[in-house]
Amino acid sequence: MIELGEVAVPAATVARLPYYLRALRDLASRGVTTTSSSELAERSGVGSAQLRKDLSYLGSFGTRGVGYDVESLSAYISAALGLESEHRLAIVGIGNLGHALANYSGYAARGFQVVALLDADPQVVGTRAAGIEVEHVDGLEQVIAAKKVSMVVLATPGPVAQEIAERVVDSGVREILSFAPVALQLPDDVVVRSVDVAGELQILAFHAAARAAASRAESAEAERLAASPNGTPAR
Amino acid sequence: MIELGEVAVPAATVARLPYYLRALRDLASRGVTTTSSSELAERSGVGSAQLRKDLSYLGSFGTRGVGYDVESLSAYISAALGLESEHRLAIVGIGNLGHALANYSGYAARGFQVVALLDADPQVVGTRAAGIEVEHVDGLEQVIAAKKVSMVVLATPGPVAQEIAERVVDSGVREILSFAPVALQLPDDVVVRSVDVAGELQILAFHAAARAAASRAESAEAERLAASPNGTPAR
DNA sequence: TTATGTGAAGATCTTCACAGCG
DNA sequence: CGCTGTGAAGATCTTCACATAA
Repeated sequence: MIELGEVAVPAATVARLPYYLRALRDLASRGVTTTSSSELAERSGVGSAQLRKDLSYLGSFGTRGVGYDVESLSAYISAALGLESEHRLAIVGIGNLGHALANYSGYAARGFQVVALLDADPQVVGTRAAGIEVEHVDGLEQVIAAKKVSMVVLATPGPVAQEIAERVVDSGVREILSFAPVALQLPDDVVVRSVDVAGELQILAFHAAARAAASRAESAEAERLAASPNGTPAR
Repeated sequence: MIELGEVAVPAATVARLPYYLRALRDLASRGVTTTSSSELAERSGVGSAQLRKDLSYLGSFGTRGVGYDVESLSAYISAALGLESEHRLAIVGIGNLGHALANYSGYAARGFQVVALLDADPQVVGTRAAGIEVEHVDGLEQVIAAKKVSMVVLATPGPVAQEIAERVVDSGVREILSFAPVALQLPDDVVVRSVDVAGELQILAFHAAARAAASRAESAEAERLAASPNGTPAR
């Protein structure tokens, strides 16, 4: 539950708002001006009751019997997500991933701007990516202050992530997106979102294993039935 | 709830197993042989009761009064996650992100192997990344069959992701990791994990906005109190 | 009549607190 | 005595189903 002004929004709802926004922008770009909870839900990959319930935490935006105005709902969700303010990002760790993140064009979709790149490797410091010169991570605190960085993206190796994160937090940043494969230990008021590619693959592997186990069980069952045709009669 | 053999494991538990495994491997690499639920939980970023409950879905691995053997618990979780089987990945979309994913070394940590790279851009087809030649996505079905691909990583632009995903599924793949910013519409038996960097940043932005609203409210409150010192007495 | 907005029911997940075992 | 394993309580999230409003 996250308090936003007067209202409290469930964390699960907040996590879905980006989906809705994405679907709305997509509809808008196709010239669609009105949509329904079921259409928008389908395009967002959730149920329609879920969508309506989620929106109800933010207010009341639709017209009964009609649906939602794409433009105004989109604007409202953008505002709720705080995309009207400018968010200034620094990316720390300009390896393969950091480089890709620097060049990622998805930020541009309003609200986010990459203003600094930092790395510890002298070979990388001084090179440019996405038009920005990479600075040495030793100057992290100064860079955060000078460039008014408000969010940090961590793309460092695991072992140094904790130390960098602490310095980031000491510099006043309270929102961190981490790609490092470690659980960062930080004060409670710091919000950390963590993306773990290896972990996602492992979750898929679990499902694959479950599927394999299920199909083994099924063929064993089929064999059992074939061996004793009077086992459990089909219903 | 996901059935694995005889037991059912909650989806939320499955999503945390990678954290535990990561923490266990980290402990093992430091030569630690025994750990406790509280130590392991802290290193995984969860509560100790949560950790014990999660493990209880898989079986009983600890020794009361002592703790867990790092090596054997690690082996068991690896097995549960299906990391003993080889998982053969194809990455589709070799732009910035796809390139970084191809060079990512985190797979190596056993179980995953990148066996194919595909792209639609003739400029990219034929180049090499991570020692693998990029093939044209037109041959997707043949590549999946020939290289026995069992999982696909989608790093294509949004608009083509749905079409590629359908072809992937038609080729028999049932596990997909998508970085494309769209909700894929696929049969229920296909497992899709989706990573959305822009969405994660938006969630952070929401928290930043909530923080800003809270501090505005607080200073308004302070002002109110200063104006009428006999408002609500402090407790 | 149609599609939203929402109490209430149901499902799932987390935390507690302690029994049980080494 | 210490730490695991787990029922049960509590919190959160999702789904249902319908009153409500255009």
